[in-house]
Amino acid sequence: MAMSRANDAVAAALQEYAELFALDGGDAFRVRSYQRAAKAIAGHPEEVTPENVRAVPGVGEAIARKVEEFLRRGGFRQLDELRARVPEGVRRLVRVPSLGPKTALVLFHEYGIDSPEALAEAIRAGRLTGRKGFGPKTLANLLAGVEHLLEAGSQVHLGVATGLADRVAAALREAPGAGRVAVAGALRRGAETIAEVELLATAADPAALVAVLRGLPYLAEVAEEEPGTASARAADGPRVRLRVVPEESWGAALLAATGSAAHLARLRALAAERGWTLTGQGLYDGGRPLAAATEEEVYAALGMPWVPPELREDAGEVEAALRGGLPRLVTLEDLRGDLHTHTDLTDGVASLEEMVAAAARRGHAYYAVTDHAPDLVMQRMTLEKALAQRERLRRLQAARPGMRLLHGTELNIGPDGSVDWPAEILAGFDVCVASVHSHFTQSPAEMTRRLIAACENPEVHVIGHPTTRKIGKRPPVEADWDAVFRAAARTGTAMEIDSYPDRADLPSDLVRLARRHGVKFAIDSDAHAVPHLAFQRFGVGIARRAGLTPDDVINCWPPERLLAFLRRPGA
DNA sequence: GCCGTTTTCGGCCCGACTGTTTTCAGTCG
Repeated sequence: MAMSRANDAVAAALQEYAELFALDGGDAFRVRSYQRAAKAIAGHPEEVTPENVRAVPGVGEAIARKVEEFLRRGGFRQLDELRARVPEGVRRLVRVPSLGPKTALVLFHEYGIDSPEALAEAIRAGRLTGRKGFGPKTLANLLAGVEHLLEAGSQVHLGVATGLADRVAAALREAPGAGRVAVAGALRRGAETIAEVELLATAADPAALVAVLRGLPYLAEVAEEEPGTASARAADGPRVRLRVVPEESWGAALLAATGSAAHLARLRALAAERGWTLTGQGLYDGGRPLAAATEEEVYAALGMPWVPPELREDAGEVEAALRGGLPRLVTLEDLRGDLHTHTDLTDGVASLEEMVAAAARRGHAYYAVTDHAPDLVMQRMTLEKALAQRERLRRLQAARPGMRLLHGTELNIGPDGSVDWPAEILAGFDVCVASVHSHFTQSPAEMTRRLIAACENPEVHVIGHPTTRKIGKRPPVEADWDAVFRAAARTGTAMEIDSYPDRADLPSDLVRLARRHGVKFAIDSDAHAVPHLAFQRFGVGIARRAGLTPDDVINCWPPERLLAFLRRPGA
């Protein structure tokens, strides 16, 4: 499913406005209004227009007018005014964990601190020591938070990088004389965080492509380093690099631009054993070219089949390829369903009916609705609401014989590993996902016991987003993952690969570890809106990086096998 | 700023945790 770009841009502008409004001391309820509208527009399945935006829930007259102006000229007056009043670095301050708008306001207005860097300097220089509200522990936490933030640098998650790459690639394809355009680098390898979006192209006139980059409003510092090679910086983060190469060496160039450095080093060593050299131009025996036009030819000349980009990390894939033992990696088409999704009964933005219809359009054989459970109090879930939803789902099932609808829930794993409802209630759900949503800072020993206890609960089928990390916002929880995965394998509890791009959880290195323990996986969207159902592509990328096959993934299985795994064979 | 089975004003998702406070403000999910 294609993302509707206008919606994403409008939502980003409203979200920025909400943040700036809060940082300018604006009323908290109005801040929430802008945030709610941004979330609703981002999750709205239709492309927003001046005519239909007023119908989006949470959008009233005032926001509709702002959206209208934004669609006309890419901005609105009130946003321009706030941008002029609140420096960009102050907005970055609230990315520091535990630092919210109120604190940022004090830091900026009373101390002139206008960036995370300036905050670190002020703390180190003792300028905040003794200030009411800033005790020694608070200062130490803030300093650690800033350092964590700056370490992450301009890395962005897959969702942001993919959106940026798609937009730039589409623009390049429109250029006169453009030939091929492909995404390479870490993004092609499916990495969960991206520092640089690398694009490769062929063109009759390389300068025309560089000119396209210069014309894109969301790229800055466009520099042509040599003819046909350019780099730029995207407005909100990563660098963009474009390389225009000759058609005849496309394969060698794509291989070189995709990496990883370690994988390429292995290939070069293999070439060297034969007295050959491998470069971005081709594979050569002295001056004689052996292969260059396609990646397949280059790999074949080195004695192996084409290696999927997600495996190119020098983690054993070269040896496996040489002996013909590459795994049959899971693909998006192998997925037969989704086992973790939300609706507007809790924090989703689409109704049950809309989500089910969208799932059917994706061709799923089964689809689970797993709204939040009561212990996450702000969601205001009750057993009565869950049972009423189950009845609605059963009625929808009658009209959709081609897709099995599963009524599930996303439980909360409490500090001691217990979950929201007793066993007799849980037994009424077709699928129970259990996730950590609180108490993130337990000791590793406590967190390990907690996750193992959840695995040992016979009603729990899947551990949702196991590390609970949020890329760029919250570090993963600390646990003895070997012990957790042993428990998961022993109890037949699947680990989730949550595909939501800022989660990407489990990350691929932990998937690899879990698989060695014999754990099975669920690749879920964790969708909170119709467009989010497409996030599963990111989870598939993580699974492929870990070498997973369809047999490792419970939602690749036929319905009967899945239901047996869920211990609901009669469902 | 949005919204209406409280319907054009007066509410707005609720409670725990943290570090600081000596009774609470800010942040988070």
